[in-house]
Amino acid sequence: MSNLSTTSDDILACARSLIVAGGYNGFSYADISDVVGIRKASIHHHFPSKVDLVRTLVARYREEAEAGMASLELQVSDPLEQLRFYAGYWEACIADASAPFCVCALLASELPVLPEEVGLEVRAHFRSLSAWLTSMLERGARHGQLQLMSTPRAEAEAFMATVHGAMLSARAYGDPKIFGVVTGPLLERLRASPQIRP
Amino acid sequence: MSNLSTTSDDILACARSLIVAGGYNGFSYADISDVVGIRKASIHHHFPSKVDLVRTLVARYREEAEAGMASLELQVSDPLEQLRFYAGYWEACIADASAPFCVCALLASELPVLPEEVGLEVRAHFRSLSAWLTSMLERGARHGQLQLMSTPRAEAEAFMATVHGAMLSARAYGDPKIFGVVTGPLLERLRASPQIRP
DNA sequence: GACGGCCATCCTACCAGAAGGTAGGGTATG
DNA sequence: CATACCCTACCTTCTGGTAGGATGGCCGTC
Repeated sequence: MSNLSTTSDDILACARSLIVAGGYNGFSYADISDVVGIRKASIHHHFPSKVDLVRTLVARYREEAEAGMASLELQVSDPLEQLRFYAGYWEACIADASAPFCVCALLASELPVLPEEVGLEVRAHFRSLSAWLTSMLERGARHGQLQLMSTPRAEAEAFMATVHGAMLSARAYGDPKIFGVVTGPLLERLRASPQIRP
Repeated sequence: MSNLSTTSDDILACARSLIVAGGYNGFSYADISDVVGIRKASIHHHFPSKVDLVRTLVARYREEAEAGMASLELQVSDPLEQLRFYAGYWEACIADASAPFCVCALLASELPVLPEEVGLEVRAHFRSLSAWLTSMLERGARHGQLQLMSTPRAEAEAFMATVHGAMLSARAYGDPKIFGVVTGPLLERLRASPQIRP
């Protein structure tokens, strides 16, 4: 009860995994219909157009991500530990192939051909993720737990870029381990070494 | 003369820019037909199937990349300078929007839905780029020009991932400058600081 | 409790256009 | 004449999307 029709959730979940595999133009209503076990036309009842479907999908994805960041903030106080958790989350997703790519990272690569409404959501995710990472790094640097080599903002952008690139490499090599190979040293480098200066 | 039919080159060039914009499923023969000013059917004369087209496109891209690495090797001896040049090349491409993404990086993101023959070429590019970067970093470290924090291989993978991620961020933000913001410190970090050890 | 209306869900059937691709013919250039 | 190139015309399948009907649960009213 109370969960309004699990069908639309099924559709969203299915579409998400299809997008993660092949992007916006890499799937069709027919594909979803096959997996979910519902007729093509019935999908239109839940999501009148493909744009509607993907827009709400990305919007929900963003909500989840935002919620994840917030809860992480509550559970773990150490900034480095939070970054480790974030990287570890993706490492696990990639390893078990459950969701081996960030939906927004994948869609961002096709931004020029994306419907505008979807593009806006995707860009918003990048901004919010970047802002979170920036605040994390800023705090860690201020408290002396992290050592930054440039501004928190620049370091956050570099961190995000490296994580996204690591997803791509893991996919290209067909080897989940490469994600850890790339992100491991990334985190290690941020860890403040025992102070040497006076 | 001697350049066998510029038409097929036009088709390849057009397809390349279309792929860079939206990936394998983001363009059609009709799109090429519009731009090149040739009928759809005529494209099939040069490239019987879409797979043929994209496979040769990626193969040619790889040749160019390989040639670029080789000529860079001849022109510039300093490893750091070579990496700088490589990053600078992409920074320029992104800035003038002439080719704001690596064809193989974009296609790699859709690997699961790519025709196998295309996927093989894409993976091969990743391996060759990684190998080149590895040799570059290994040499730089051996000669004391670069400081690595992990193995040359791991550092090369991290470098490649960061560059690809930086392309993605530049696209997501719609801001070419972000590429330099990410790759600048990356190169800076590799530069060996004036030796302190005895 | 029975009744009729309302609405959500899902269906079959259909559509127009775009997809990749084929058949076969014209021209011209070696 | 053979071949390379490009054309018109056509085909099949897939695409996102629509129209309209069947089912069934839930509502207030009698």
